[in-house]
Amino acid sequence: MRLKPSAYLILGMLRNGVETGYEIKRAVDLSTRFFWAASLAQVYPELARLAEQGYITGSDESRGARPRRTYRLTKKGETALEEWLRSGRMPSFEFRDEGLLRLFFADALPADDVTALVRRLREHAEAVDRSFREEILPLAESTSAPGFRYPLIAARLGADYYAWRAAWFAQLEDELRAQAERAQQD
Amino acid sequence: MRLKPSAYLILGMLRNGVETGYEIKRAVDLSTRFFWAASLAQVYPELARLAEQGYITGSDESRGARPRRTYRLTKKGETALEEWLRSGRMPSFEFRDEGLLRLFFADALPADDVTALVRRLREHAEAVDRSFREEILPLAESTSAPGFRYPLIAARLGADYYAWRAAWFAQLEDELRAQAERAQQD
DNA sequence: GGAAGCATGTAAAGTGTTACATGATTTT
DNA sequence: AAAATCATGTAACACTTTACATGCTTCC
Repeated sequence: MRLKPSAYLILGMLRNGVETGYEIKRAVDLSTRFFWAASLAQVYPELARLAEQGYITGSDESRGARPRRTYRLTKKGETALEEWLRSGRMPSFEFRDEGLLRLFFADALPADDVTALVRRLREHAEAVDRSFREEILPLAESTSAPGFRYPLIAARLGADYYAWRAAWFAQLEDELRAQAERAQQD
Repeated sequence: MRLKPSAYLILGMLRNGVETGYEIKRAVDLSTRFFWAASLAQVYPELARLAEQGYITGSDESRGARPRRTYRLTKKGETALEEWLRSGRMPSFEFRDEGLLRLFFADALPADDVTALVRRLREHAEAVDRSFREEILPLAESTSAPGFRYPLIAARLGADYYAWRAAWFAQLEDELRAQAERAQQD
């Protein structure tokens, strides 16, 4: 792989018609954030590198004192994006979930505190699920069109995941509650 | 938060009776890896830092030329671990999934290549699911005991997640196939 | 007139991975 | 005798985040 995934994220966004660094960051926050985030301090240097290496071309579109620099894919950039998408290479996968790490070590806590921990995990999953249904999915639906179907599909996967996760924790809560009641009867 | 999550991972492993850096790395690879990984080059310096700050104590248990350094939680370390577990602070959550990123940009590919991409995603989820059911879950079940129940619960969540994910991609494959057939009839 | 949003970038600090380096012990 | 596993650690590199720094434009 010539480029890192964050570089392909930028190439992909440019292919989808997003033009400036600032807009890329905004688009990421409204779409790929849940499986691939990026900060401005990543986007701007990466745009410069990609331009230097010929994957994209930039042009200055400042209006007066208001700076604005737009970018477009070159043929080389388009090819690189498609090769990456087609590549059989195992895609990288990284998951860091501090909430699950706490659950893993929850034996160190008394039962009441575990209940509270699991409740917080469920509530958080529910909140993210809501933000998907209220913000991200409607936006993805409104921008979906022939030739732009997969952003919506990815958004649905995210929404379904958080709904699934919330349900999983809710069931764990039920089991813990049932156990606590049994323990009290004894 | 005084310590970073990786430090709490180490405190938690020590609390669970794991004694050396090498063993911590092995335990992580067999249990928390799927929601929190760690490398040896992280574990050894972190053990040294935690010892320096009084969260743990180390003692040399080398036998002859074979080095071995074991660690135990101090009272301070135990308190820190429990405070972290009880803390209401929003747990960090990071997810980087190159496969989903490719799916997001799949509009750049012809239909056949998209099918292949989704198939690979499903097959990968199935492979991880299998490794859970064949290795991680049985191990978690065999080491589960009163006072050590949550590692098994976390392993179940991981296994259920990959099964869910595999099913999600399988359904997407069906939908894509159905669409392709409809398109051919026209 | 002030707040929110548009727009670009840099610097420092933190975090993590891969590769390197070494050697003993146990299993096959 | 070789291979796998136990066991510790360092150095160089890669990557990311947070904070800093600046100023215009549009909306209320």
